[in-house]
Amino acid sequence: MKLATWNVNSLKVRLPHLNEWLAQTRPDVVCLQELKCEDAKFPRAELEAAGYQPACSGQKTYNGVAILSRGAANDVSAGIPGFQDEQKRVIAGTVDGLRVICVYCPNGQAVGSEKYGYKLRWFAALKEYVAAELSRHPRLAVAGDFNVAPEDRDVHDPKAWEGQVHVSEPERSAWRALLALGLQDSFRLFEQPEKIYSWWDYRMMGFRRNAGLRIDHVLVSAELAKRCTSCTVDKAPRRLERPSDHAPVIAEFS
DNA sequence: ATGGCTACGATCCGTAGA
Repeated sequence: MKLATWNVNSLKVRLPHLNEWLAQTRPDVVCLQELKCEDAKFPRAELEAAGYQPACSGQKTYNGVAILSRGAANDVSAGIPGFQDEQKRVIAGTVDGLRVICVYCPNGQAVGSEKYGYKLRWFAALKEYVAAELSRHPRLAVAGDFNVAPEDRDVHDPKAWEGQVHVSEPERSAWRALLALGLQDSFRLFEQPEKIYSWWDYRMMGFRRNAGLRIDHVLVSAELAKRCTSCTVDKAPRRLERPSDHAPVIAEFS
């Protein structure tokens, strides 16, 4: 069973890449972020033709998340209950007994900014939500763009990034608070090569220089971690013409 | 040198991403 997450940075622009990648990779469940597409314009028919049932929570211009699965997801829920938010960043669903929470965590813009404050409040709300979901669903995954590089080894140039948004201590502390609920970073369950990232800046030939960050993650509950057999970043779509700045992350389960 | 792309919705530049 393959579970993937991919920030596509515009579903409309990336639909050809997504279709090709789905056909080649054949994941069972896909969490998508940054659709930048309202639900009325979601390419439902095209994805159904590719063999996937979508559940989406989109908006115009910004944000937007979806879960694609072979069979329709059950108990679909959008947003974080009790956390008022105009921004469509969360969708959850149950697929074959697996609870999947797809997240597009806030960017935060700059440490100390209003958006940074929002990011930290958002993470606090996510933690409460995930805690509640975990108590109901022992087999749970939280997958998406977390906009946090958990450790310095997840950063191409830790010195240049020191204290910046995505790596600041309060953000990493929010990340660790999620893990403390009983989740594990599936990527770190396995021995990994060095300098593996999931996002590269469009500018300055970031991808060519492998100047990236590992900010897209698949977190798994203890019970799911036991079944996890691999977690990898698929760099292939990042090499295509007009790519998303993020690459998909794929976790496999027995 | 604080920029450098890309996407979007608005126009022919501003906002946002990370």
